[in-house]
Amino acid sequence: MRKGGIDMDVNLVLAALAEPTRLGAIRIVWDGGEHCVCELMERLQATQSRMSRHMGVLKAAGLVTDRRDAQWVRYRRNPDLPEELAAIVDAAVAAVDGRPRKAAA
Amino acid sequence: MRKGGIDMDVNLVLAALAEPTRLGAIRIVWDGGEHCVCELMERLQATQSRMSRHMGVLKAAGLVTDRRDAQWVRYRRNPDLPEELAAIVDAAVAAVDGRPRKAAA
DNA sequence: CAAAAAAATGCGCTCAAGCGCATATGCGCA
DNA sequence: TGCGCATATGCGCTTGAGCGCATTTTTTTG
Repeated sequence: MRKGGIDMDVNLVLAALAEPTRLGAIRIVWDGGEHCVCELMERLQATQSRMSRHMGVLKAAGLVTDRRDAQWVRYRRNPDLPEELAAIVDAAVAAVDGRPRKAAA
Repeated sequence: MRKGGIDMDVNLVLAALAEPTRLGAIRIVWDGGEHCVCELMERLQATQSRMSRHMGVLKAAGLVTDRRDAQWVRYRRNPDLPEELAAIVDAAVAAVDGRPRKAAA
């Protein structure tokens, strides 16, 4: 029961986050601003097709939206992402991003 | 840099959670109590070897600990799981578990 | 219209995740 | 010691994720 419900979304989100480059993209995009693929490529050291596909996965999971702007496509955090799902992303971002303690120590 | 640091752990955790049966096991185990494989098998409709391996993945990710008790192996939530990682699990569990709204409506 | 920049996509490859089946291992009990 | 229950693991298979490469699509500018 409820095969196409919330469970699916949670799994989609978790699977989307469970890849280093995608999580990196989410970290960048999670500032609320818009970022083109070219920027993400460069900052994450990924090739064009690779980055494009990864963003496709994030979009399919509902985590980001895209907007065409001239020759660029601007990605940004999906503002309509349900709270409970956003909470997962927030926690993941906070975990990797929130504290260099272990390394800094 | 920091290849074996927090990043790795976060990815391990996310990958571990990104599988329905494993997430189901986490939900059960997240009550703090101990649960044998046989119980998890039955409640999650999984075969023995399948469940055993899934628990192995969760253990490798640091999410659970196991304890031998007679012929059983009791799994439970790892109490030493770092806060930031526990927060990810909490968010995931809450997302799937916390509200039957869509289905109940 | 031609050319160039940015992004998406078709194609084929590789590799690992997940599975079932069978077997091994650990443990209690007769 | 031998049997039975609970769990782990070796093995081989299938499937899908992720990748690079080349090509196409979209849009701007000369």
